Amino acid sequence: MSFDRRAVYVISVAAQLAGVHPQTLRNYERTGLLDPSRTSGGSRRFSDADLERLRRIQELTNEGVNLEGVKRILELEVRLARAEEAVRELESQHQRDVADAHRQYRRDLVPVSNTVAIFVDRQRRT
Amino acid sequence: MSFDRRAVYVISVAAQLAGVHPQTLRNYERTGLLDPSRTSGGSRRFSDADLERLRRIQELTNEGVNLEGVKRILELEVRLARAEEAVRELESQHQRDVADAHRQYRRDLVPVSNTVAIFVDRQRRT
DNA sequence: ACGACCTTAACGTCGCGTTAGGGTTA
DNA sequence: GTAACCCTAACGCGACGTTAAGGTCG
Repeated sequence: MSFDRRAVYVISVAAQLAGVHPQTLRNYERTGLLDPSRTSGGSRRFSDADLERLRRIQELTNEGVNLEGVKRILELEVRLARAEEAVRELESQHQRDVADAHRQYRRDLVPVSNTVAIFVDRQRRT
Repeated sequence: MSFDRRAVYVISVAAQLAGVHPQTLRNYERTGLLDPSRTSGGSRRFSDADLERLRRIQELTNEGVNLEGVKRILELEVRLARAEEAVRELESQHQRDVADAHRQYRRDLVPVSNTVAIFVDRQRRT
Protein backbone atom coordinates (compact mmCIF):
# COMPACT_ATOMS: atom_id res chain seq x y z
CA MET A 1 0.00 0.00 0.00
CA SER A 2 2.87 2.35 0.76
CA PHE A 3 5.71 2.68 -1.71
CA ASP A 4 9.37 3.30 -1.43
CA ARG A 5 9.77 6.50 -3.37
CA ARG A 6 13.39 5.77 -4.25
CA ALA A 7 14.21 4.55 -7.73
CA VAL A 8 16.02 1.29 -7.24
CA TYR A 9 15.36 -1.04 -10.17
CA VAL A 10 17.66 -1.23 -13.19
CA ILE A 11 15.92 -1.71 -16.49
CA SER A 12 16.33 -5.48 -16.69
CA VAL A 13 14.79 -5.99 -13.25
CA ALA A 14 11.97 -3.56 -13.90
CA ALA A 15 11.25 -5.30 -17.20
CA GLN A 16 11.25 -8.70 -15.55
CA LEU A 17 8.98 -7.56 -12.73
CA ALA A 18 6.46 -6.27 -15.26
CA GLY A 19 6.88 -9.13 -17.74
CA VAL A 20 8.11 -6.86 -20.51
CA HIS A 21 11.06 -6.63 -22.88
CA PRO A 22 13.63 -4.09 -21.64
CA GLN A 23 13.63 -2.34 -24.99
CA THR A 24 9.91 -1.80 -24.55
CA LEU A 25 10.67 0.30 -21.49
CA ARG A 26 13.06 2.42 -23.52
CA ASN A 27 10.33 2.89 -26.09
CA TYR A 28 7.87 3.93 -23.40
CA GLU A 29 10.30 6.51 -22.11
CA ARG A 30 10.96 7.86 -25.59
CA THR A 31 7.24 8.34 -26.19
CA GLY A 32 6.77 10.04 -22.80
CA LEU A 33 4.81 7.25 -21.17
CA LEU A 34 7.40 6.69 -18.46
CA ASP A 35 10.03 8.98 -16.98
CA PRO A 36 12.49 6.97 -14.89
CA SER A 37 15.30 8.80 -13.17
CA ARG A 38 18.92 8.39 -14.22
CA THR A 39 22.17 7.71 -12.45
CA SER A 40 25.08 10.08 -12.99
CA GLY A 41 26.46 7.48 -15.42
CA GLY A 42 23.26 7.62 -17.49
CA SER A 43 21.56 4.37 -16.48
CA ARG A 44 17.82 4.33 -15.85
CA ARG A 45 16.50 3.62 -12.38
CA PHE A 46 12.83 2.73 -11.93
CA SER A 47 10.86 3.43 -8.75
CA ASP A 48 7.90 1.52 -7.35
CA ALA A 49 5.67 4.27 -8.67
CA ASP A 50 7.19 3.77 -12.13
CA LEU A 51 6.48 0.05 -11.81
CA GLU A 52 2.89 0.59 -10.74
CA ARG A 53 2.34 2.86 -13.72
CA LEU A 54 4.11 0.33 -15.92
CA ARG A 55 1.78 -2.45 -14.84
CA ARG A 56 -1.24 -0.30 -15.64
CA ILE A 57 0.28 0.42 -19.05
CA GLN A 58 0.68 -3.31 -19.59
CA GLU A 59 -2.95 -3.98 -18.66
CA LEU A 60 -4.17 -1.41 -21.14
CA THR A 61 -1.91 -2.41 -24.03
CA ASN A 62 -2.75 -6.08 -23.47
CA GLU A 63 -6.39 -5.09 -23.83
CA GLY A 64 -5.60 -3.53 -27.22
CA VAL A 65 -5.10 0.15 -26.37
CA ASN A 66 -2.20 1.78 -28.20
CA LEU A 67 0.34 4.06 -26.56
CA GLU A 68 -1.33 7.35 -27.41
CA GLY A 69 -4.55 5.98 -25.95
CA VAL A 70 -2.78 4.75 -22.82
CA LYS A 71 -1.29 8.18 -22.26
CA ARG A 72 -4.68 9.88 -22.34
CA ILE A 73 -6.42 7.18 -20.33
CA LEU A 74 -3.91 7.40 -17.51
CA GLU A 75 -4.36 11.15 -17.40
CA LEU A 76 -8.14 10.86 -17.39
CA GLU A 77 -8.02 8.25 -14.64
CA VAL A 78 -6.05 10.65 -12.46
CA ARG A 79 -8.51 13.45 -13.09
CA LEU A 80 -11.46 11.15 -12.42
CA ALA A 81 -9.95 9.91 -9.17
CA ARG A 82 -9.41 13.51 -8.07
CA ALA A 83 -12.98 14.47 -8.91
CA GLU A 84 -14.40 11.45 -7.07
CA GLU A 85 -12.23 12.24 -4.07
CA ALA A 86 -13.57 15.80 -4.16
CA VAL A 87 -17.13 14.43 -4.13
CA ARG A 88 -16.43 12.29 -1.07
CA GLU A 89 -14.70 15.19 0.62
CA LEU A 90 -17.58 17.57 -0.08
CA GLU A 91 -20.14 15.07 1.15
CA SER A 92 -18.50 14.59 4.52
CA GLN A 93 -17.79 18.29 4.87
CA HIS A 94 -21.43 18.95 4.11
CA GLN A 95 -22.53 16.67 6.94
CA ARG A 96 -20.14 18.35 9.34
CA ASP A 97 -21.01 21.92 8.43
CA VAL A 98 -24.76 21.41 8.60
CA ALA A 99 -24.47 19.57 11.91
CA ASP A 100 -22.23 22.35 13.22
CA ALA A 101 -24.75 24.96 12.22
CA HIS A 102 -27.42 23.17 14.23
CA ARG A 103 -25.16 22.50 17.17
CA GLN A 104 -24.17 26.12 17.36
CA TYR A 105 -27.79 27.12 18.01
CA ARG A 106 -28.93 24.16 20.10
CA ARG A 107 -26.15 24.84 22.56
CA ASP A 108 -27.49 28.18 23.74
CA LEU A 109 -30.74 28.93 21.98
CA VAL A 110 -34.35 28.35 22.96
CA PRO A 111 -37.36 28.51 20.64
CA VAL A 112 -39.38 31.70 21.05
CA SER A 113 -42.58 29.63 20.84
CA ASN A 114 -41.57 27.71 23.96
CA THR A 115 -41.08 30.77 26.13
CA VAL A 116 -43.63 32.95 27.86
CA ALA A 117 -41.33 35.93 28.25
CA ILE A 118 -38.05 37.12 26.80
CA PHE A 119 -36.13 40.22 27.76
CA VAL A 120 -33.32 40.91 25.43
CA ASP A 121 -30.35 42.89 26.67
CA ARG A 122 -29.01 44.28 23.43
CA GLN A 123 -26.37 46.30 25.24
CA ARG A 124 -24.39 43.21 26.09
CA ARG A 125 -24.00 42.20 22.44
CA THR A 126 -20.52 42.49 20.93
CA MET B 1 -26.64 23.64 -28.43
CA SER B 2 -29.83 21.57 -28.51
CA PHE B 3 -30.00 18.51 -30.75
CA ASP B 4 -32.70 16.94 -32.75
CA ARG B 5 -32.88 13.51 -31.19
CA ARG B 6 -34.26 11.94 -34.36
CA ALA B 7 -31.92 9.88 -36.52
CA VAL B 8 -32.13 11.45 -39.94
CA TYR B 9 -28.82 11.03 -41.79
CA VAL B 10 -28.15 8.13 -44.13
CA ILE B 11 -24.63 6.78 -44.01
CA SER B 12 -23.29 8.70 -47.01
CA VAL B 13 -24.45 12.02 -45.57
CA ALA B 14 -23.18 11.24 -42.08
CA ALA B 15 -19.82 10.23 -43.53
CA GLN B 16 -19.61 13.41 -45.57
CA LEU B 17 -20.54 15.62 -42.61
CA ALA B 18 -17.76 14.04 -40.55
CA GLY B 19 -15.22 13.80 -43.39
CA VAL B 20 -15.02 10.04 -43.22
CA HIS B 21 -15.33 7.07 -45.54
CA PRO B 22 -18.77 5.45 -45.24
CA GLN B 23 -17.19 2.05 -44.72
CA THR B 24 -15.38 3.48 -41.72
CA LEU B 25 -18.75 4.12 -40.10
CA ARG B 26 -19.70 0.49 -40.66
CA ASN B 27 -16.43 -0.56 -39.03
CA TYR B 28 -17.15 1.70 -36.06
CA GLU B 29 -20.55 0.13 -35.63
CA ARG B 30 -19.13 -3.38 -35.86
CA THR B 31 -16.58 -2.65 -33.13
CA GLY B 32 -19.25 -1.08 -30.90
CA LEU B 33 -18.03 2.50 -31.18
CA LEU B 34 -21.27 3.73 -32.75
CA ASP B 35 -24.78 2.38 -32.61
CA PRO B 36 -26.94 4.09 -35.23
CA SER B 37 -30.59 3.11 -35.47
CA ARG B 38 -31.96 1.20 -38.43
CA THR B 39 -34.93 1.57 -40.70
CA SER B 40 -37.28 -1.39 -41.11
CA GLY B 41 -35.50 -2.08 -44.39
CA GLY B 42 -32.14 -2.38 -42.61
CA SER B 43 -30.52 0.95 -43.56
CA ARG B 44 -28.57 2.88 -40.91
CA ARG B 45 -29.85 6.26 -39.75
CA PHE B 46 -27.51 8.56 -37.79
CA SER B 47 -28.72 11.14 -35.27
CA ASP B 48 -27.08 14.43 -34.31
CA ALA B 49 -25.87 12.72 -31.14
CA ASP B 50 -24.27 10.00 -33.29
CA LEU B 51 -22.59 12.71 -35.35
CA GLU B 52 -21.30 14.54 -32.31
CA ARG B 53 -19.82 11.32 -30.98
CA LEU B 54 -18.43 10.58 -34.43
CA ARG B 55 -16.63 13.91 -34.57
CA ARG B 56 -15.05 13.24 -31.18
CA ILE B 57 -13.96 9.82 -32.45
CA GLN B 58 -12.38 11.52 -35.45
CA GLU B 59 -10.51 13.98 -33.24
CA LEU B 60 -9.06 11.18 -31.16
CA THR B 61 -8.12 8.87 -34.03
CA ASN B 62 -6.54 11.77 -35.91
CA GLU B 63 -4.42 12.35 -32.83
CA GLY B 64 -3.24 8.75 -32.97
CA VAL B 65 -5.56 6.96 -30.56
CA ASN B 66 -6.75 3.56 -31.76
CA LEU B 67 -10.34 2.35 -31.56
CA GLU B 68 -10.01 0.46 -28.28
CA GLY B 69 -8.49 3.58 -26.75
CA VAL B 70 -11.21 5.80 -28.15
CA LYS B 71 -13.86 3.57 -26.62
CA ARG B 72 -12.36 3.83 -23.15
CA ILE B 73 -11.59 7.52 -23.41
CA LEU B 74 -15.15 8.38 -24.37
CA GLU B 75 -16.43 6.39 -21.40
CA LEU B 76 -13.96 8.05 -19.03
CA GLU B 77 -14.90 11.49 -20.35
CA VAL B 78 -18.55 10.79 -19.54
CA ARG B 79 -17.69 9.63 -16.03
CA LEU B 80 -15.43 12.63 -15.48
CA ALA B 81 -18.10 15.04 -16.64
CA ARG B 82 -20.58 13.41 -14.27
CA ALA B 83 -18.18 13.64 -11.35
CA GLU B 84 -17.40 17.28 -12.05
CA GLU B 85 -21.10 18.01 -12.33
CA ALA B 86 -21.60 16.30 -8.97
CA VAL B 87 -18.93 18.53 -7.45
CA ARG B 88 -20.66 21.68 -8.70
CA GLU B 89 -24.02 20.36 -7.52
CA LEU B 90 -22.69 19.53 -4.05
CA GLU B 91 -21.04 22.90 -3.71
CA SER B 92 -24.21 24.85 -4.38
CA GLN B 93 -26.31 22.48 -2.28
CA HIS B 94 -23.83 22.95 0.53
CA GLN B 95 -24.31 26.71 0.45
CA ARG B 96 -28.06 26.31 0.47
CA ASP B 97 -28.28 23.77 3.26
CA VAL B 98 -25.97 25.62 5.63
CA ALA B 99 -27.78 28.90 4.97
CA ASP B 100 -31.09 27.12 5.53
CA ALA B 101 -29.90 25.71 8.82
CA HIS B 102 -29.08 29.22 10.03
CA ARG B 103 -32.25 30.72 8.66
CA GLN B 104 -34.36 28.12 10.41
CA TYR B 105 -33.07 29.24 13.81
CA ARG B 106 -32.78 32.95 13.16
CA ARG B 107 -36.45 33.08 12.28
CA ASP B 108 -37.76 32.21 15.75
CA LEU B 109 -34.89 31.72 18.15
CA VAL B 110 -33.14 34.09 20.51
CA PRO B 111 -29.76 33.50 22.16
CA VAL B 112 -30.06 32.53 25.85
CA SER B 113 -27.15 34.83 26.65
CA ASN B 114 -29.15 37.80 25.42
CA THR B 115 -32.17 37.16 27.66
CA VAL B 116 -32.69 37.90 31.32
CA ALA B 117 -35.51 35.39 31.82
CA ILE B 118 -36.93 32.42 30.01
CA PHE B 119 -40.01 30.41 30.99
CA VAL B 120 -40.35 27.31 29.01
CA ASP B 121 -43.78 25.77 28.54
CA ARG B 122 -42.89 22.17 27.82
CA GLN B 123 -46.54 21.12 27.75
CA ARG B 124 -47.10 22.89 24.48
CA ARG B 125 -44.42 20.88 22.70
CA THR B 126 -45.62 18.36 20.08
C1' DA C 1 -34.13 -0.40 -63.27
C1' DC C 2 -30.59 2.41 -61.40
C1' DG C 3 -28.34 4.27 -57.52
C1' DA C 4 -27.45 3.85 -52.70
C1' DC C 5 -27.67 0.79 -49.31
C1' DC C 6 -26.19 -3.91 -47.31
C1' DT C 7 -22.25 -7.65 -46.15
C1' DT C 8 -17.83 -10.06 -46.38
C1' DA C 9 -13.23 -10.08 -47.77
C1' DA C 10 -8.76 -8.51 -49.59
C1' DC C 11 -5.16 -4.86 -49.77
C1' DG C 12 -1.89 -1.34 -47.86
C1' DT C 13 -0.10 1.49 -44.40
C1' DC C 14 1.54 2.31 -39.99
C1' DG C 15 2.20 1.58 -34.95
C1' DC C 16 4.78 -0.99 -31.84
C1' DG C 17 7.10 -4.97 -29.82
C1' DT C 18 11.16 -7.37 -30.80
C1' DT C 19 15.72 -8.20 -32.56
C1' DA C 20 20.33 -6.72 -34.11
C1' DG C 21 24.69 -4.15 -34.04
C1' DG C 22 28.00 -1.23 -32.07
C1' DG C 23 29.64 1.75 -28.18
C1' DT C 24 29.93 2.82 -22.84
C1' DT C 25 29.34 1.87 -17.72
C1' DA C 26 30.09 -0.92 -13.54
C1' DG D 1 37.29 -8.09 -19.17
C1' DT D 2 32.68 -9.46 -19.28
C1' DA D 3 28.05 -8.58 -18.45
C1' DA D 4 24.55 -5.15 -18.51
C1' DC D 5 23.70 -0.75 -19.75
C1' DC D 6 23.32 2.99 -23.61
C1' DC D 7 21.64 4.24 -28.55
C1' DT D 8 19.80 3.84 -33.45
C1' DA D 9 17.91 1.07 -36.90
C1' DA D 10 15.69 -2.86 -39.16
C1' DC D 11 12.19 -6.62 -39.09
C1' DG D 12 7.47 -8.55 -38.56
C1' DC D 13 2.91 -8.79 -37.17
C1' DG D 14 -1.53 -6.92 -36.31
C1' DA D 15 -4.94 -3.00 -36.33
C1' DC D 16 -7.58 -0.19 -39.18
C1' DG D 17 -8.88 2.69 -43.14
C1' DT D 18 -9.84 1.86 -47.83
C1' DT D 19 -11.17 -0.64 -51.87
C1' DA D 20 -13.56 -4.46 -54.21
C1' DA D 21 -17.28 -7.73 -55.35
C1' DG D 22 -21.76 -9.30 -55.14
C1' DG D 23 -26.58 -8.96 -53.30
C1' DT D 24 -30.92 -6.11 -51.68
C1' DC D 25 -33.81 -1.82 -50.78
C1' DG D 26 -36.23 2.43 -52.47
